[in-house]
Amino acid sequence: MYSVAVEDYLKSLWKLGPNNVGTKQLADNLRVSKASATKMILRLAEKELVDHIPYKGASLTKKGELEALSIVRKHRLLETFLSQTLGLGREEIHDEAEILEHALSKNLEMAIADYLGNPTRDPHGHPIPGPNGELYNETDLPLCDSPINMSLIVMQVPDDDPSILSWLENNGIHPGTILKIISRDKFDGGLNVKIGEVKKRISSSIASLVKISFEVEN
Amino acid sequence: MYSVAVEDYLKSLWKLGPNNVGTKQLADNLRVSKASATKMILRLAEKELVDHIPYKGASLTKKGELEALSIVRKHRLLETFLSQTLGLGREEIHDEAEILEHALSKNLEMAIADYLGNPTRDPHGHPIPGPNGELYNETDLPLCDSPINMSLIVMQVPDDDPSILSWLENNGIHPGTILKIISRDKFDGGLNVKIGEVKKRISSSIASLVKISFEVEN
DNA sequence: CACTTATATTAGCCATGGCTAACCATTGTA
DNA sequence: TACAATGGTTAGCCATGGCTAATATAAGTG
Ligand SMILES: [Mn+2]
Ligand SMILES: [Mn+2]
Ligand SMILES: [Mn+2]
Ligand SMILES: [Mn+2]
Repeated sequence: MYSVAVEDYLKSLWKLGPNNVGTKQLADNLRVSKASATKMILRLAEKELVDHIPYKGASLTKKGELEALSIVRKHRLLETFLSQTLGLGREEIHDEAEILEHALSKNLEMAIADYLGNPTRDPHGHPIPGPNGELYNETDLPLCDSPINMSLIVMQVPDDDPSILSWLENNGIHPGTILKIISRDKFDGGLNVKIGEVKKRISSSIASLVKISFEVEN
Repeated sequence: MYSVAVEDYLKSLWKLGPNNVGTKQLADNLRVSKASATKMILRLAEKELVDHIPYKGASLTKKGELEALSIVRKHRLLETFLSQTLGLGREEIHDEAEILEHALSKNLEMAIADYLGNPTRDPHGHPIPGPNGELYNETDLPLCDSPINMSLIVMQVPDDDPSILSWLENNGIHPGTILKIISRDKFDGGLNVKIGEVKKRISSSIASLVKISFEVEN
């Protein structure tokens, strides 16, 4: 239906939204020049996929949002499939899914969702939108803002930086990991945490990318 | 590496080759105009993927052939994967693979081949080239040219016409089917065959697309 | 050999989606 | 309030890969 470029723009707009997304922000996210982003925004507005207020920004229309969610669903289902079925590591799957998502028919999307038992989270813990764009409310909190001395369960890790993901993996931090914040460094915001009996230090930049919930969820 | 268009042109040139492939033949195969095919042939020659003799035709260079075989391998591995793992029917897989083949990294290709146990035939019985383009010699024969009253084993069915494939499937004809030609119609070349105890009639146009070998291969 | 037909190429148009360079708007700070 | 910095847009270029129409070549026929 839509080109690879259009689909990637919609996905970025969704990720950066829902408010007016600036041209520079969008261009940086897609590693494209500002001029290219402006041109594409005009084309997306033409197709009624975004509303554009010149010098203000662009935001997805309902139509654009549904299209974006469809790509996000494909992306996350593919990541889950690559991880569970083909055994790829959490740090390898994002880049593959970034390409494959544009080649997956609705039919195959359904077949994969079915094969996987309709998962609701991908291997990074990101929620997988439903077949019609349904997305439940996000309640996970950034680890960096979480209270000290409580049992926390890691719910989400970032998906697009293999080096951060490898570091997390090597330190036993992934969705499902249970940990406790021992102390928070007053200067740089770094965290001293305990995973099982092992103590680790997590920098504040990484801690802001990890999301948790409180244990005893069920 | 190469664009979707370039990859599809190389694949068609391989399928129609190995001799000089005419512009019209190529254009028809890809459902583009002759002008588009000419233009692309010139670009492929520029990239040293084909040799082009004006008004004679184009043929793949070694480099082009290896590239084509890589796409054919991806295509056939994907068909096998879609069939075996996701349970898609033999008539659905070709069109999906035609798109996915361009989105499959070398890494994923290897993971899938490994997962499937390095198959040598796809669900249509087509040989799957090796990771470096190795392709064993083809010994299967067209059913239409095969002798009467011998036990034949179906080795290959066509892959790109869902209606023919559905007909074959509904009549129990697919790779592995054992059959015997009872008689050949002198006028239209149609075949009367026996599959188990059941008699069927196969038109000559379909019989020319099905390939067999003689039973007792091992 | 001349002429028709099929095949092939060229010329020139278009949409897409990149780019740089130049210019315009908004905003925060002096 | 002026004006630099930042962000946004426009103009104009390019490659890719389609298209049609016009022209050129090759092959077969009388
Ligand atoms: Mn993508
Ligand atoms: Mn993910
Ligand atoms: Mn293809
Ligand atoms: Mn096949």
